[in-house]
Amino acid sequence: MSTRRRYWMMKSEPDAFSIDDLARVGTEPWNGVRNYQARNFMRDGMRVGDGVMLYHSNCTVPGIAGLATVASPAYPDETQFDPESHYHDPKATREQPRWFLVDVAFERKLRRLIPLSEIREHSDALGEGFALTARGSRLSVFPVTAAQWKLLLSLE
DNA sequence: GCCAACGTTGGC
DNA sequence: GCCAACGTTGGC
Repeated sequence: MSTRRRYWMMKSEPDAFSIDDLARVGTEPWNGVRNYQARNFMRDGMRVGDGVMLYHSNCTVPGIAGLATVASPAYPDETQFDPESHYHDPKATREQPRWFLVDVAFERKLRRLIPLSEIREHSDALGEGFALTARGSRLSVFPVTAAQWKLLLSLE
């Protein structure tokens, strides 16, 4: 298996949790992901030190807001066990957790937000499979290739 | 607020 | 295993 650093995009609604929130707390357990594909990327694909782009979704100007790093191996999302939590999953047990997460550590804010509208201008270079601009895709956690990472950062 | 696209659930 | 109904996402 390759030991090279991998790259990821993670979406968040800034009203709920923004890059400024991450800057304030430093490290955050990325809880609340309830999509199997996104879970699998966190559980099976991520490793400590991987690069993360934080994307602000469902807001006035959606786009990439900052950089972070994967700060822990995957472990069960505690909120699935909490009946009081919005993310409670009655089918999950401690013996058989259903949802996993990683800790995400703040790295830096981008000098400016890279708007989705601008990212779309590079759809050809980013490729059809790129989940951010793929038609109909709503994945909130997905891989970014080294080439995509470089291209996106060059827009900063 | 609208609505298209998608994922999940549950009856059959 | 099908698929309609439902809930959610997220751009606009």
